[in-house]
Amino acid sequence: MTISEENYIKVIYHLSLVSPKGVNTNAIAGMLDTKASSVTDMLKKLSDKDLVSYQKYQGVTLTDKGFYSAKMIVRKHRLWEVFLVDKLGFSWDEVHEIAEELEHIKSEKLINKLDAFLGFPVADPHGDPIPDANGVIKKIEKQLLSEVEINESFHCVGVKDSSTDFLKYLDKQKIALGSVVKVIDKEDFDDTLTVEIDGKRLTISNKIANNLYVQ
Amino acid sequence: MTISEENYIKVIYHLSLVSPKGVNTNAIAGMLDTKASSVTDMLKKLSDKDLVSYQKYQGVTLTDKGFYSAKMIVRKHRLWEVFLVDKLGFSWDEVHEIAEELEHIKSEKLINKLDAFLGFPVADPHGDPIPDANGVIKKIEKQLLSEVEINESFHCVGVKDSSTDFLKYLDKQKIALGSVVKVIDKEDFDDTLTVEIDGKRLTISNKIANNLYVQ
DNA sequence: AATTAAATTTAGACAAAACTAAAAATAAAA
DNA sequence: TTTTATTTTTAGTTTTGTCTAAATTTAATT
Repeated sequence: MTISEENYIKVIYHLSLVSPKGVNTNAIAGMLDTKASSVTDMLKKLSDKDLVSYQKYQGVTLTDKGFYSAKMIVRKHRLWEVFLVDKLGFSWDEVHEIAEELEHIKSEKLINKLDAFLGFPVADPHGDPIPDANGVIKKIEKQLLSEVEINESFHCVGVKDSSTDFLKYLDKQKIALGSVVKVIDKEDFDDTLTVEIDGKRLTISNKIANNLYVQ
Repeated sequence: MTISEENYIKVIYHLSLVSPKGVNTNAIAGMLDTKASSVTDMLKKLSDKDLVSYQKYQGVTLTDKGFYSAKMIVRKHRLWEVFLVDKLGFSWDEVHEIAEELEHIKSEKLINKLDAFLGFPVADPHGDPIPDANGVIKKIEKQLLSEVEINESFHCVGVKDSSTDFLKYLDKQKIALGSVVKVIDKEDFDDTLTVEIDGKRLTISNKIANNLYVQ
């Protein structure tokens, strides 16, 4: 697989988690910052290679082979992110771009040795699960902070949005994965939350709570 | 720079250490397993980018800019090799191929953090020097085992040939970087050496001695 | 059901990096 | 110094992945 093919497969994978019946050409084009016509061309190629099943105008889904390939790319991406944060000291908002390059390094032996070196982590620095060497993903139980009952305590386990802006906001508020959050109150009018994080009181908008996973 | 451009620059760098007056088109083609005509095309492009100075039929040399770029690529290659051997437990004959891919990862911050993580090594697993963040290469004093006086002791510090065959031979004989070699005798007829390595007697051909650096 | 709008595909073109085959320049040999 | 051999370059194609513009199909609206 070329780097370009891998990027298409990965994007189709992520989109198909949201729309499992079939991924639209335009959606793929949007994610890859390219044109719909380019996507059509590539879908034909991926179909010839039996990585996707594709019928004109009907959207596209991954074949078993494509699904497995996608999970291996995601595995590499997330393992490298763990490496960058845990071993090299990058912050969680810096690692995505670099992992986008590292995920295309080919050696399977490399990635399995890296996995062992990192202690077989189950989640990346944003709380997203890491497929194991067979492509099995251990489901992480989690709820959005916006949807939990009040007067209960949780651990932060992941972010839904991993944009720099959101991650930097969390840094500023000293909210990290593992932080303990107790939901004190919820405003009826706009769902603003009053929470206690590691013992400190904080007011949190619904938009924030809607992008933070807890357990 | 594209990956292809980086590969050309790297090869020109290595060849220009041997022929500093100018590197031949055919030599480059041989190293990159490509055709002379492809090399000519690329040399024009690299010349336009001021990475090489090139005049038709006269061979090519690196500009200052090209020389610096080459050293940064070599730096990345060798640091990744150290990572693979020291941290992931690869053997020294397995790392070249993987490092050929890793050397093209772009982030400068990444490579400097990796350098620090590895403890600022000065040589890669084959004893080749690692350029520092400014491109400065600390010269490693070394001689070929084939050229030293007899009845003296040395440390193995590097290999000239890093082919799998040679490295596996050294592994089999339990010769590693750091091993202590005492030259006992040299056969006049074919320059075969009798040596003592870490206390053990061994007979070594001139071809072997000619590819092992000691200090 | 007909029309309009949106999404998707086709057709044709382009840039990068490679190739083949032929031409030109340089180096080596008679 | 010619002639021959080698090296290098040019000219013209090919492949991959992209693009624009036009055509087609599907979806939405009147």
